[in-house]
Amino acid sequence: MRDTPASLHHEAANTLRTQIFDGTLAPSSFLDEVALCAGLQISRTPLREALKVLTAEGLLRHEPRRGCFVSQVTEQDLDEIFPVIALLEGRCAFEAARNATPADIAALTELHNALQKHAEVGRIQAYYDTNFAIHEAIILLANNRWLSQSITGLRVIVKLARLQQLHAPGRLAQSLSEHLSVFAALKNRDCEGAEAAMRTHITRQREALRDLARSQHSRLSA
Amino acid sequence: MRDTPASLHHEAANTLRTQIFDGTLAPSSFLDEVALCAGLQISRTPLREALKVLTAEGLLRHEPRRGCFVSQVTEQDLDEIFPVIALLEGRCAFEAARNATPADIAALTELHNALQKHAEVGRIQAYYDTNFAIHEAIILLANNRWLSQSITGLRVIVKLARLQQLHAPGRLAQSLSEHLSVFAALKNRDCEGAEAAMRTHITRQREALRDLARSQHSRLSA
DNA sequence: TCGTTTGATTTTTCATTCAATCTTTCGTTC
DNA sequence: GAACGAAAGATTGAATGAAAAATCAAACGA
Repeated sequence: MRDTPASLHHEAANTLRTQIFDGTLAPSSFLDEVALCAGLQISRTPLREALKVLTAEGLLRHEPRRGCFVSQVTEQDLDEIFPVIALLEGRCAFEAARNATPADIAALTELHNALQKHAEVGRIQAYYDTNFAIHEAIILLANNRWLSQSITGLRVIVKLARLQQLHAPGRLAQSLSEHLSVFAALKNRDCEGAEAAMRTHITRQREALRDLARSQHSRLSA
Repeated sequence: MRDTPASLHHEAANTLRTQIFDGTLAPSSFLDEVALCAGLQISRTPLREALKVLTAEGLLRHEPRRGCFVSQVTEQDLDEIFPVIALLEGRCAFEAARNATPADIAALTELHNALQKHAEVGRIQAYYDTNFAIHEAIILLANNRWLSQSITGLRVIVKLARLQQLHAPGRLAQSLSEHLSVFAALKNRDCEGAEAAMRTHITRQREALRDLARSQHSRLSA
């Protein structure tokens, strides 16, 4: 919607981010600068600037005089990241329970109704999207730019693992139940309760994710 | 200690970071690319790459077709950042209390003895350095790369405000007392206690800092 | 047959050049 | 005298060209 076209390195960074997330650029794969330039129809200068930005974000790993590689996220990384996200988003839930206006709660109610419907029908992608929207809304309600930024930075890394933990059987119903707990506490202005429930929710997310990884691993080695 | 000289953009980023922290490049000041190139004896290409990195780190603000400016940190930013740091470093203290080996505790004891001595003699800079070392040690003991990284990212912004809250009268003694509380809990393997004490410590840091800013403000307007 | 070394190719890295846009200043007009 | 507009200067953004470094392959020696 902006009349001024974004700079090329910004544009390139966005495109590469998308390609990393959708798997076009697989983890640990090498990034050939000239090839990418040809693909994006730009010169090497803005591309290299985009590469530096993505490296600073943690999506890429840069080896001097070697080039850039897509970061690969290990199970241990996830084990370390999720407790931090739980801590931070728990804090968001705490603050959200204090800050939410009746209008905010009304909007959240809508989202949770939609979430419940998606869970009943089994629409996984729709559930995933609404789930994301709820987390975003609660983070926004915390009204803390740096809290939000820290979470976003970590979630980017998790996204890199591009794992669909909601595909785990039975996870949808459990996730929904957890979300409703958070929201119930939030509505009651129970700050500590909302915080604790959110932490539980995210910890369970990690557990579901780990189970999924384990089952995939055993399937691969079978 | 590396035989391979780091790339120019990396070198430039480090130099600029130092210049930002020591005030050579004041907050909200404009960065003239060609002037910096002349100062660093490099071309504009690696300099611009360094600028992108620093922008991604949050130290610089980039306005399209205008250039880069040094970020300025407001009191509200600090009000938002410190609770997050308290949360994260609190978690570090929790984990440190679980993970610390006797050798780790011995090393920490040395550091705290030094801290106490510095406080008694009133060596502010030495106190500051040791204080920093203790925080670093506890963060390291938490043994969580992402937790550490999140804290570092936020502390960089705080450092940008380059405020010496320890110069506040009486703060030294109070800070020492808080540190000893954290360490006492840590030695007793009291995870929750260590976490709570660390949170208190950092919250008090923010309060001391705010008092200092307030007194400086009133002195300026007097 | 395996290890080492050397040379060629590929690729990153940096400097220079070109283009587009913003700001500032000077002139004109109301 | 003030305000609007245009032109010139300055500065960011992008592209291309040149150089340094690393990888890969092949050939030589053990």
